[in-house]
Amino acid sequence: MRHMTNLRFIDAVAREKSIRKAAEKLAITSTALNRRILQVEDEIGQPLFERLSSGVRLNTAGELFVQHVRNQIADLARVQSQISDLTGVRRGHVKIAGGADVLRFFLPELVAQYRSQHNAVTFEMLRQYGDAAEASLLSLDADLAFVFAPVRTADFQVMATARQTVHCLMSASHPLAKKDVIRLRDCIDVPAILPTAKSGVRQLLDVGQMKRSITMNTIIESDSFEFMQNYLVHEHAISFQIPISLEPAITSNGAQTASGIVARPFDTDDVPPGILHIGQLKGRVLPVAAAKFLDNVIHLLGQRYPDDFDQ
Amino acid sequence: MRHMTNLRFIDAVAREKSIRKAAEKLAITSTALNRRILQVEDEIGQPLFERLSSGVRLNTAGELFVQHVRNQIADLARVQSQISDLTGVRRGHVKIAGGADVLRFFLPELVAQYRSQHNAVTFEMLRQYGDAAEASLLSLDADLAFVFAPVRTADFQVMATARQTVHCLMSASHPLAKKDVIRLRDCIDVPAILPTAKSGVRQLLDVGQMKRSITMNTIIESDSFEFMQNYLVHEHAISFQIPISLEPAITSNGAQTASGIVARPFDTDDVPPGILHIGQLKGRVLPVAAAKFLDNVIHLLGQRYPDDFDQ
DNA sequence: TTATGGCGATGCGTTTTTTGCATCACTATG
DNA sequence: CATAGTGATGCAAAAAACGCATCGCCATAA
Repeated sequence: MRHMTNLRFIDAVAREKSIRKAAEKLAITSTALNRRILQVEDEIGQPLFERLSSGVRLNTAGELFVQHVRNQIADLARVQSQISDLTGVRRGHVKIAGGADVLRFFLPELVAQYRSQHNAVTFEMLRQYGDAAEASLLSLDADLAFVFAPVRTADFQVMATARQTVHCLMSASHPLAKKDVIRLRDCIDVPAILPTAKSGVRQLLDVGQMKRSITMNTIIESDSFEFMQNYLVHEHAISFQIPISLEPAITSNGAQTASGIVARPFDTDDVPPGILHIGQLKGRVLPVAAAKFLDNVIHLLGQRYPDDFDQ
Repeated sequence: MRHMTNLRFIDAVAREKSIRKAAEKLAITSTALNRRILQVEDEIGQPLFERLSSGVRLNTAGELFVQHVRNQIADLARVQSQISDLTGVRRGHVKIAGGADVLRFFLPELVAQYRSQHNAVTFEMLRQYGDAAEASLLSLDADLAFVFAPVRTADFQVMATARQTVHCLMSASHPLAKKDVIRLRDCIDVPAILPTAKSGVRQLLDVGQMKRSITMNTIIESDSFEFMQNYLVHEHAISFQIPISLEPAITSNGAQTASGIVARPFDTDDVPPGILHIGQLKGRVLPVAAAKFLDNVIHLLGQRYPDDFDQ
């Protein structure tokens, strides 16, 4: 859309904090870009950027204007998606921010299923946690966000939540695998692999340990789910995860995956369940594709976790 | 703002329903305008207008797009007003839709008071009732609307209400002027001048007449407040009005205006009070000037009608 | 039926705007 | 004090927008 050029340029400069760098990304010369910026500033009647020796930075007016620009860009995308939806062909681009937990199995399955029905819709998956994901909603870099733990900003509109019981992962031959529900005291002295401190699961585990005055035998800390899970094949240790970031089969008792790893839920009195929040920017009208995708997410969650799901 | 040109052009064509007429208003040739329209349609990927032999008309996609365009235009105005507000000088343009009742004394006073503080702010007053005023909010032709009677659309966000007791107007020498409160039965056989049926006051009077099974002696119907009020000087008749459309002095008992007309309230058991709704488009962030003006309106209403005011 | 007037679309030459190159002025950094 | 980075600017070339004349179409009137 031609009339958006100046706006997209300003957005780019604001992101790159440099006219020359932005110009390179936009595949134009810095002088053309510079003059467009100057022109817009002239039209506004005052500068939007501070000129530093190392580049440019938004001033207060610029912050206001850039937020407006991003709204415009996002709203145009929405309108375009609505218009193309009129012809029956659903087009669009859905931008999703979420942690590694949801990106692992849950979202790949959902996106694939959605794309099998609407292959003109493209996706963009951002691996971001909590605050960062909410910030992406605000800057309109993301249409939907999946965040664990409490929602911080008032601009986050929760569209659905899913309660996720922390599960204990182990080799099928591990003694704890015989139990249906794991108590925290069962884990004393068992070699444990814990997620990093910023992870939602870890925070829940820490709450449990505090409550029960139990300290687990932490042998490894990691932020890689793959590492944690694959390590269990080699040593009789335990690791922790929430159902949504596990292969669906692994949580069902008796069933077993190719890797020989099983999952057993914690007693929720010991380790409180985590709440996955699925939301969008408050008050925003999503593009058709994003809105319909959200419907699918909600539908699948309701189907898969009927008891722990809330809309 | 240069980048808005195409959008403003499309808005103009949509309003004029003719490229040639719009071109004339925009002071360009029809061919230039035509080509810009074609270009935008090409960018969108499908036509926005149906071509008729008598001009053009928006199709469904066009309706969506034009709404987007108007949002863009309005949002740019808001951002510009916020930016210029940063420098301390409040600029802007406030568009208000309201009935003749509020346009008569209430809004002139308020606007004048506001402009005495911020003389860079300009105003646009649209004389529109109910539905029309709400439609103006939706098409962004108005920032604020003052409507009597029930609010119809879900897009109308009520920011304040004021309960308005219907008053009876008469010459100071009229027998009814001695009473503090008028009952409907007092009006039997008194020559009455009623507002037209679409007026909010008339509807309230009709409710009262139904309730009490009283029919007033209607000698004149009019939609002109001036006529109704001025007629009372010549004949001992009564007319009806709400306080907001009266000179402030006229409602106070004992006081008297130059014209010798006084107002006495109806008993609210006979004639129910009307509710004046002051609102904006739901979810919209108003330009600074409009928002501040609304603050003033609310402040003055709270001051003048402390008991009948709601925020 | 034909004539007419109003509509949007289009080819083409002219005017306006935008772009890219070369270069300047400035400022941190080493 | 040299250097490498930044944004700003003069000028000529390229691109886009514009206005004029004109086409084809359709509804309405004669």
